[in-house]
Amino acid sequence: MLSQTEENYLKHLLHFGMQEGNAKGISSRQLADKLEVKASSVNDMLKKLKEKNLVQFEPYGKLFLTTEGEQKAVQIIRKHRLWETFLVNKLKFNWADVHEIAEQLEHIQSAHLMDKLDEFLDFPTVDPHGDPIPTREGLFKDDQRISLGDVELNTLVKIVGVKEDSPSFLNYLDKLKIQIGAIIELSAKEEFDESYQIKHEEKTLHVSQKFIENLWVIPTS
Amino acid sequence: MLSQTEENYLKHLLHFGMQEGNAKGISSRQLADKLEVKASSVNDMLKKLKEKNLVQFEPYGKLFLTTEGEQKAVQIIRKHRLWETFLVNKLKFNWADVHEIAEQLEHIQSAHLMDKLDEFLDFPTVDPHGDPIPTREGLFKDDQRISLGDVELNTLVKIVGVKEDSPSFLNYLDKLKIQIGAIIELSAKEEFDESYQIKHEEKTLHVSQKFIENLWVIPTS
DNA sequence: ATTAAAAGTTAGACAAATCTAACTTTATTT
DNA sequence: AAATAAAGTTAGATTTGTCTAACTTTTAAT
Repeated sequence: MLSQTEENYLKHLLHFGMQEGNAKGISSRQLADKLEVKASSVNDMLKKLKEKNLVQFEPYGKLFLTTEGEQKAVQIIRKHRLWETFLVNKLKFNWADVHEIAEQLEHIQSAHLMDKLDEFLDFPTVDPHGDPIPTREGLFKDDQRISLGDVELNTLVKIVGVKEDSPSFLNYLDKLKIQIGAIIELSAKEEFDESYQIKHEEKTLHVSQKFIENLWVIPTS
Repeated sequence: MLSQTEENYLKHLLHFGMQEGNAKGISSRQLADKLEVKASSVNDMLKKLKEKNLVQFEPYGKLFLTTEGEQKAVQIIRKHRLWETFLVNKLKFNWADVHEIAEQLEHIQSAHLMDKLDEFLDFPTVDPHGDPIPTREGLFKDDQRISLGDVELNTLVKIVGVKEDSPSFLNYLDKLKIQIGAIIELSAKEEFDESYQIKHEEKTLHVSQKFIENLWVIPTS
């Protein structure tokens, strides 16, 4: 059985797209920053995870999750997202407030519990932030989301998720009354300050590049 | 903030009735047995908890929870019982299967979560095993349960809980179709083997002394 | 191509929770 | 009351995950 710390390393590696065979690889430096530990700690842990055949790497080399490491990581993500869904849909938590608690709940060890919870939630496919929930078998439904940052001007899109789930971003969205499911149009870019103009329910808003990059959307026909 | 280990020590101390001023005191030996660690480990931890003003004791002396230690312990019990209630009432777990998972869930740190869960469960006062759930403020409703072992023969009683919650006992009860809420009568004692005869829905059963001692009941008028 | 900066590694130290083994104190027998 | 057993304590070791500080390798800049 893995410790919570080991699980967190695996989860972050998956989050950074470190699956086997993936060209882009994250540096252990970035991992250290993300986990808020020193590089030496990361190095120690990576050796341990390599020993357990969950991570693959050579000194000074690239870093990958093994298939086994990826499977473990996916199950942690699954637990995290199911718990977030529970907190929002059933306990009526605000979507900005669930992340921290889910970080704890994702380490509860009981596959049976997650199956029961999945059923109780009626087998959700996405969490409250629009992120896909992998199946029991570790499969993600294929994903047609694109970033609003990659959409051409004057396209109607539906918001299906957020890339970042920090409270500062989510509370900002709440303030703007922009929810998942909203139909918006990216209507103009202001050269002056790199800001964007979006239309939402008759209103026009001005938001930053960072803002639009962090919205997942799908084009509407 | 307390570690899970520290929380477990406090919980067990409360479970053994180690509140301040309580005459009967548990030995650190028994605590070690219960926690399945060595006596020296208990000793180390007790020193640490004393340092934090959660436990009170002198070398070779009696052992008590301080008021602060008791409060912490009660909150852990509250979390444990609310989670058990959730697992049984909402996720439809068997009452014999929830203890282990609740042992993990009781360490999740979020008072807000427990308030939300309490509300979601409609403010239950007892858990699936009939044990009282303390309030947010740490108070137990007063408790009129007595052990079936202390009831006189030929008394009608209602089963309101189980003293022990081991799967072996709970599954046995399931097999006998005896549930919480059942009305039974302790009808005779067999001198031959110290067994007892109980009547339940027209049927007569023979059970051990240990069995009846582990049922909480209240007499029916 | 050197040099400087950044990234990665190693060795040695620390805190938490445990252990073993030796010891002391208290309780129980005879 | 002395001997024995049980309970409790202490010291020193171990494991996990972290750290600092020194070092090596790789990458980037001039």
